[in-house]
Amino acid sequence: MFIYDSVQKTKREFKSLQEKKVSLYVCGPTVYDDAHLGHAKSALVFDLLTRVLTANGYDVTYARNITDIDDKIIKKALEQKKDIKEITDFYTEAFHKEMASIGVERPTIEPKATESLETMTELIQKLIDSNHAYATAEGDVYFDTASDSEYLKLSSRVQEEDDKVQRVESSSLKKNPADFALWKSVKDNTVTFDSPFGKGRPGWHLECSAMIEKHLAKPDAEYAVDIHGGGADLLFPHHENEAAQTRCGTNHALANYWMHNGFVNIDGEKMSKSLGNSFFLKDALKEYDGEVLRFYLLSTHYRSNFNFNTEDLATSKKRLDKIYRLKKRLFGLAENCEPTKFQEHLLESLSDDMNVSSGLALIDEMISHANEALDTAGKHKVLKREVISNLSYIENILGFGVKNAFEYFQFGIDEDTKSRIDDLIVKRNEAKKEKNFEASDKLRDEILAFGVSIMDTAQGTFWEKV
RNA sequence: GGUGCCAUCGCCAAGUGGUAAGGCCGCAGCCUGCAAAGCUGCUAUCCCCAGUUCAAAUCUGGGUGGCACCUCCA
Repeated sequence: MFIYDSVQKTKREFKSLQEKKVSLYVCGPTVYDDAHLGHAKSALVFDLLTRVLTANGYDVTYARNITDIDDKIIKKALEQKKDIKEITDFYTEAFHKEMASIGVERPTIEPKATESLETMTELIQKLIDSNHAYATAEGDVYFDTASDSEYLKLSSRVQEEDDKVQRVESSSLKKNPADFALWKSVKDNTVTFDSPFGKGRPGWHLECSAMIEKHLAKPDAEYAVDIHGGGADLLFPHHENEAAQTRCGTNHALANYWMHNGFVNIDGEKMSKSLGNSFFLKDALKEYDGEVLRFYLLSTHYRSNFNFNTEDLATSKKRLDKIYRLKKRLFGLAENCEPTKFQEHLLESLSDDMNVSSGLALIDEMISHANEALDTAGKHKVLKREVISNLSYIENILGFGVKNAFEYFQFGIDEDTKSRIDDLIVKRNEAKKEKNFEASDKLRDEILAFGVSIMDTAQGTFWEKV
């Protein structure tokens, strides 16, 4: 298996720290608002990584945090006059629900910041004791970036000259402008936590380092985790700072491999609150089947920036439709458990830094071959079972085609409409039987008016939402 | 300004030295009462210039054009 390491900027063969075991940590959401397509992309990428690692025989421990301490959460709580926990619980639950609808499985561990305060303060204390952090007169604790010779190496950055100028202007008590907060003193009565350094709140970067130590790190290993992942924007400063904290506060480096997924843009523009073009997952799910979104968001390489637009989404749907149509053709048959060459090749593609694109090419070719064979040798049982086994493999490793094929094609059509369509199909078939094609074509037009297409097959007449 | 990434058929998109995967769209055909679905066939020399090499989309240099990060952000 190969993974592109975004810190070393090269594709590396994956070797786990422990035999056949992988620890994976991914930066999760700050639960103060609805998840947008970018959250979905990141969750999907690492969901797929977990599946591919598992298919390669690894036992994966996947941790993704929930950041439930944050200024933005507090701000929202004050605005809405609600309790912090009410806000975080609401968005955490929404996150889980929406992720489930695009086929993202729950991580092995989902640590919350509020449940890891002790680990965080312990880590701060270690950093203070080893002279990598200092407390100011105001009660804040900062990481001393000058004390870490490795600082900025992770993100290949150079210390900027004007940083030193800013120091004069800054009213902060930081020794160095690059120093970042580990603990922020809070004087008011909003939300504070007790610590040996006084009342306050932990710094954002600290959270991840602490969670990794608590849940994943093996004391004697060279690295705390095998793989650390997150969005491309997290490399600096978040991951840089995380790495510094762990490096200086423990006896190991943070991660052996770093993976960063590319960004989701909307119609060529960056998605952001200020531009007002955030695309929330919950809104997308009203219009599109979750699996179509999954297919679309995963169809491009995870490292590339992704340009979301409805035309390409429609193309992805057509591609996913083909999987489901084949599934319909084989409805009700059992699978053969023998692994096929196709499955071997698919895993090979996905194991090469998750090359989904070439995997999809294999899938499309497999579908074509299967349809061709079914057209010419429809009663070939061994072949059918092999194809079903292939489809089942795709379901497991990519999460494509997991639904009932008939229900998939009926997304967004209510029960009443369904029965009306079915009635019309019965009437149309009667007309066809009597060779009254004028009547049958008229009935077909009525059916098409519901926004569906119909197809006559050997198994009967089926309809699909267009 | 600093750092880094990218540029492949109308559109989406693989491919990092050996002579351009796949999908969508389009065209032709098979199938069909007609359709739809399915199948078959057809469609690019890889932004520009120069260089390295027996051989380059793939390496090097220079241009042009996009984009990202440097601030909370997946």
